Amino acid sequence: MEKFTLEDVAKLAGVHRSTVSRVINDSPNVSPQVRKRVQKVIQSTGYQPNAAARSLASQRSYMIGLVLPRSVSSFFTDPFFPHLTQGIAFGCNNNNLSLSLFLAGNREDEEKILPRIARRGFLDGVLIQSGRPDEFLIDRLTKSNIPSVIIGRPFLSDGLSFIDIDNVNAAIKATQHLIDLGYQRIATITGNHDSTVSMDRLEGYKKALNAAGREFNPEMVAEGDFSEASGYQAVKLLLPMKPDAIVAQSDIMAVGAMRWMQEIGLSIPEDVAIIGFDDIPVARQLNVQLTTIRQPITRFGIKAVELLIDLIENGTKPARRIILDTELVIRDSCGAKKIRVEV
Amino acid sequence: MEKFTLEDVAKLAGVHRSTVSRVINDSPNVSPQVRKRVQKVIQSTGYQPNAAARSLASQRSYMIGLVLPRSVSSFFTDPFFPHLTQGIAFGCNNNNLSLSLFLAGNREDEEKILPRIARRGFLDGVLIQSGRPDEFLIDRLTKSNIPSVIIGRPFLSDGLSFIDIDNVNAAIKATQHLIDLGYQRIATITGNHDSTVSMDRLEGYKKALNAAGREFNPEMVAEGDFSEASGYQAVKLLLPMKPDAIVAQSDIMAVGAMRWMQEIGLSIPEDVAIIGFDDIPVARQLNVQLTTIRQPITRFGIKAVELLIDLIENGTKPARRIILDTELVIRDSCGAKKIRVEV
DNA sequence: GATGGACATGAGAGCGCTCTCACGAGCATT
DNA sequence: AATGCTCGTGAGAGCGCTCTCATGTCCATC
Repeated sequence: MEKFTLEDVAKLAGVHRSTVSRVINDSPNVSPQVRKRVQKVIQSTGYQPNAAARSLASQRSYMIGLVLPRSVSSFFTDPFFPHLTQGIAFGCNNNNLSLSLFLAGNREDEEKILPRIARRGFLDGVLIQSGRPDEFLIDRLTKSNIPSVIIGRPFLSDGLSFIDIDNVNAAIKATQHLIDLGYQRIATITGNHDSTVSMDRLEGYKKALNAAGREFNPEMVAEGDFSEASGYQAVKLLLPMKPDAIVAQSDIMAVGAMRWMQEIGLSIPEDVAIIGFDDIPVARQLNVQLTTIRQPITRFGIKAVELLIDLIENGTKPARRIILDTELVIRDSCGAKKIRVEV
Repeated sequence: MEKFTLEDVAKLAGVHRSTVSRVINDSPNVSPQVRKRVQKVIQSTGYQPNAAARSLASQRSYMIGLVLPRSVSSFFTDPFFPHLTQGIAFGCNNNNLSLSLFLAGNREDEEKILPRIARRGFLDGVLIQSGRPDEFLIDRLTKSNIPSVIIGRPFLSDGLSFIDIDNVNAAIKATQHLIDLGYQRIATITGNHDSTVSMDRLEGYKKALNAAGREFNPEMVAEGDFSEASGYQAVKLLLPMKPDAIVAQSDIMAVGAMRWMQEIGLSIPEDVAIIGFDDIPVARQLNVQLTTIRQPITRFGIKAVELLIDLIENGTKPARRIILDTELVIRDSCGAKKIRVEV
């Protein structure tokens, strides 16, 4: 079994190496009988082509990279990222690609990782998580001409291909939902203020308020960092402003906020309503189930992979962009169901 | 810049390709002057060897795989796994290895993934997450002779190299801590009953009880699945048994349990004490900070990579095992500090 | 029967490295 | 002076594939 090559398969099937290669790569122009005979040999021997040799000869590695720059520390505090990673893994499985993971803890890591990522013959393309200014890795990788898809709108997006959800609209939907239900003092808990996700969601929040003829009040905004703990802290700062509803920019921050409010005896949604973003599983498992803006996380991952494949096969120009839509999921944390019953 | 090869570097440095190769691979027998000259050219051109060609010629890919079989669904519900993944990524960065990630959602995925993992010339070795019976991937991969390290004691461990923490001892420590503090009715929330982690921790719990001359009562055990939601549910089943302390087999289940107990107005640790496992960041961010058994998660990942490298370089026989120690971290959820003050 | 095209297969030149071997220079040993 | 080292370098044979090109066969067409 050791060192079983194309040549060996060819010998067993009584054909030339080239023909076996054609069978493996599904190229036409192989007679049905021969194809069958070769496939039989491959089957019975369990032959697998050597990945390195194939890469070298075809100039394709059939592997893509997933790069998490140092700025994506929420990989560990927000379940969103593991889910996204899963979606990406699915996308790879579907397309017979392998996935290589690069995690950078700090700038030093990034410098160290960079040459490995950019090494020729290693990756066909990369997916880069993003959304903060000063993205060293995005800058370098896109300049190195390796096909790249940025996950999440990058800070400077000119010429870059990226995929994102429609955050502005999503936040409008969320805020509008609270406005429609009659809430008057709507506060918001954001993620890191310098991330594009947070900026876009804050913008949507403002837009919805304006559209309803309300004024935006900066004191109704508290900054978190997409962790549960930060939601827990942020809401403490917000409560003195007497909000009757809160737009939390992620489910996990909403969970943190709810934890604090319940600890001090506030009822949700009677005292304060709250809406989240993501629709991660925990949203459904709370004692007061969370109303939220569902992101198609798995589809997001799959689409990202497909976009990257497109760039690899058809060139990276012009830059392409995919914006996915979101969906309002009404549960119990905003009181919509009760109102409907009462009316 | 396109297609810049060893040969080109050699030409620029006025030496033969072989010499450049020697410089790159740090082999001795290169005169200092020549080495310097070559390094200069490499520096100024930014030359990076082609990964595929190197793999093909050297029969080493400098890449390892991290395999999460379908049984590891807690990748998404327990922050432990993202942290472990980070540790592994660090280990790889330290050793100039690349990491390839394989996530299987179900048996079908596993079948599909298997040939890609086992493909010759692709991976130097694999890390396989484990701990449940019927591990199709562990079975196949270890049989395929690719160097493998199982992460977490596998169900059938004969002949396999693995790394784990000392779960039995960890659970003894946790339970003993509660016993020492005078708690009488100590219950436990386990993970999935067929996982080795849970089995080992349950065994430690029993051992500690026995050592203290107490009887083990199966009704004081509730099964979870390492998710926050399962802790929340499990504690409901446990409360009718009137426990005064709980050993939760993971921090995140402890968090769930605490959430329920606080919702119904129980005080921690006055009414019920609770201890967790892992020491993930959230343990420190709770209103009642969680006493827990700290696992060296990052070191765990790094050690796993080092063990795998050992197997790759020095052969897989005999099987090697690494058992890491844990540490009791005393915070507020068991009342230890208060008692000390009162005395 | 001569011509041409479609299709199936074989031949063999790479892909860009590593690694063993050969070679020659320089030095110490007899 | 002959011999044997060590050491630095060049030569070139692979590693196991893919892919273009050449070749041969079969059949339709005039």
